[in-house]
Amino acid sequence: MATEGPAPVHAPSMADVAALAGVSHQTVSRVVNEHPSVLPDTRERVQAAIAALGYRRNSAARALVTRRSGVLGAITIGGTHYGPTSTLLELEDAARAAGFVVTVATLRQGDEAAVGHALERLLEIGVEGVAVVAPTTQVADVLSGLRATVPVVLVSSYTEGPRPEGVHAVAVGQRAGARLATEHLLAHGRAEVVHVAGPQDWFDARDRVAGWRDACEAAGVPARTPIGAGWDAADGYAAGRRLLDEGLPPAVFAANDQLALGLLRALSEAGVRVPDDVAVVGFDDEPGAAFYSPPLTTVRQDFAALGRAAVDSLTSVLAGGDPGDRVLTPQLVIRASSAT
Amino acid sequence: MATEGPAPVHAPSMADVAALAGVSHQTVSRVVNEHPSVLPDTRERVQAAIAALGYRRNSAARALVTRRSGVLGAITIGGTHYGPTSTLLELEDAARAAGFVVTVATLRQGDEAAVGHALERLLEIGVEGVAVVAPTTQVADVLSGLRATVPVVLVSSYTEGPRPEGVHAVAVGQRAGARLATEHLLAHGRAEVVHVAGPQDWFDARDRVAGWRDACEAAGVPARTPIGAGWDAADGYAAGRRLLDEGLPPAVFAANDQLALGLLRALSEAGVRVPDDVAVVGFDDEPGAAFYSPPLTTVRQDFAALGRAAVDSLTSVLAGGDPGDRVLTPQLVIRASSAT
DNA sequence: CCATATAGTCCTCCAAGCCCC
DNA sequence: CGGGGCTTGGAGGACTATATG
Repeated sequence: MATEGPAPVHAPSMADVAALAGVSHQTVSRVVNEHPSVLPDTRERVQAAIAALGYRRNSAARALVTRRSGVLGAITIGGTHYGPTSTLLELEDAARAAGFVVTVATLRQGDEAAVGHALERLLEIGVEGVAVVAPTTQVADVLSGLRATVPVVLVSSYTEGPRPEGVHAVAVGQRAGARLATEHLLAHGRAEVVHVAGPQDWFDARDRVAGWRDACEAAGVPARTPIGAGWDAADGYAAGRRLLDEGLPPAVFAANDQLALGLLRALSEAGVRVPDDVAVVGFDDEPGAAFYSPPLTTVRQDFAALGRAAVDSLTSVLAGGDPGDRVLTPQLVIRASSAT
Repeated sequence: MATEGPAPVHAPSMADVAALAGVSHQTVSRVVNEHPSVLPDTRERVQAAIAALGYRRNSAARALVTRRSGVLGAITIGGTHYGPTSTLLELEDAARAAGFVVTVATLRQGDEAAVGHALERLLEIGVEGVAVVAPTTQVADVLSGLRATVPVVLVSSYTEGPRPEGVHAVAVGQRAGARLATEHLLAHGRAEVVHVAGPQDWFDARDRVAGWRDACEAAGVPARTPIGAGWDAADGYAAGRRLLDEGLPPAVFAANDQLALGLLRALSEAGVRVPDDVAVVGFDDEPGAAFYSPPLTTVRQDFAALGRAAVDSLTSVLAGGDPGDRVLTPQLVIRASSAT
């Protein structure tokens, strides 16, 4: 009981500000919300009181009455995959521009069934919309079962199966990107392109397979069964070892840059020259890709635009519209690994 | 006015559940909050009503009355730096385990003064604590000026200058890690170690310089002025070009793996053999580091532990304790780039 | 035109009430 | 008739929206 100084006071409320400024709390509300009907003089007095007290509006009370939290949720797959990570960061940026903050819920990899819990967690804190940056089939399946009460956007290609009610999608065209990469290799005289695929429960990985196959078929070249397992450099390395055993193709299209990195390593260890003996193309254009040995030809995705598209989709549903799906165009970045 | 079907009803409230279950709203609250004093029979009836209505408690109302939001804020520097990104993901994981969700606010790089706005945004939505994963001096300076009303933890080394009131820090020992790397090189017969430094407004970069210098001084070898500019592979490449001009040292310690990657590229282009002519060590142990050419010796940080430590720090302040600062131990991972 | 009162948002805490032994 | 387990009603909490001076 013998505490020193004044008791720690609560954060100031509108009523406190109103008292200090000699107005009603309603007038304070007007000032805070930039309502026009306040005399300049009154406004200034109120603002002075706000500054003096260090008043900060209480978002809980505000959310309670407006039924709007100003929060968007993002569900993302754990791990440091370049794509999802970048998308998340850009999403946050776009959300801020639209007046929202973003609350994230990550999924431990391999635990995609936890999407349900993650979504529940987000809904419970009152998010107004959810972006799912965890583009696996399991996630989409779970989502189909859940009739969310808020708009949900899938940040990923989603070209197969029935779209769950009220779920939209935005994506960078994975299939188009893969076709771009494969066509590039074929156009430069490579008679065959082997594909090192990503995990087939990711939509992106599936679409990259599809795009590669499109290009092979269009060119009338054989499409050997893709090899691959995960997204990591170690998987790419293993794929490289296997290709060395089974016979090297003139060109390889790896489903992402990390796979390409591991592949390059395996080839280098075996004394295989890139691009002379084998041309290699990746996907993502990771920060380091231009400095691999050799610098990697790859497919760049505009994650900033993707993030903006996701937020646009959500806000437009919130505004009562139907955004439809949006597919962005990827871009081929040519470097030494595929030079002729 | 001619809408079809029933008007879209509001989300069910406790009162609705109570009415359906034939109890008072208070009893519903008890059930939801797992209070013991509810008859099993009543509890089940209430739970059935909750399920039937799809009731979800309103976090705004809850936060309003409990004065607890269950939200932690994270301020992180934009861009896809491996360290901050991983830390953020792990932080989220640890926060969930502690019963919190995490709301992120990213900073556009070079706009560190925006920490103030970011913090303001987070405080306005009522976060209970803030983790700052954007370890630059500017950020720390701004933080010093702001007397935040909630606990703040700096996820970074913070070895210089006065600690702002109420701001704690958790970090992986950058200085120790750098010393480890440098000592490793010196112990394997390299007579000099040049340092390619990161941006000196990052605490981590500064500490890595300090650790490198420690080791040089302890071994009595000259410590040439570090070169470097940013964190990116392009900066490492530029540093490599410069070293090629000025004369190659027997060993280089790069402040992160991306710098090392660019450096390796520059050396490779010039026909310099690693580790025969020059040994190289990086920092971070990025996912691809084991597959660089050659595989990179580097310093690994335990980001999961770091994330947990940050959350621990926050929750312990929230519980009225004083967590003090915590420094985790980094680990040297030896690969071919430094083999003798 | 500007400012004030009053009602309503959904929940948790507190004090009191009921019932049954 | 008193006490513990279960339940209830009412009072905020900080704000916005809708009348009302």
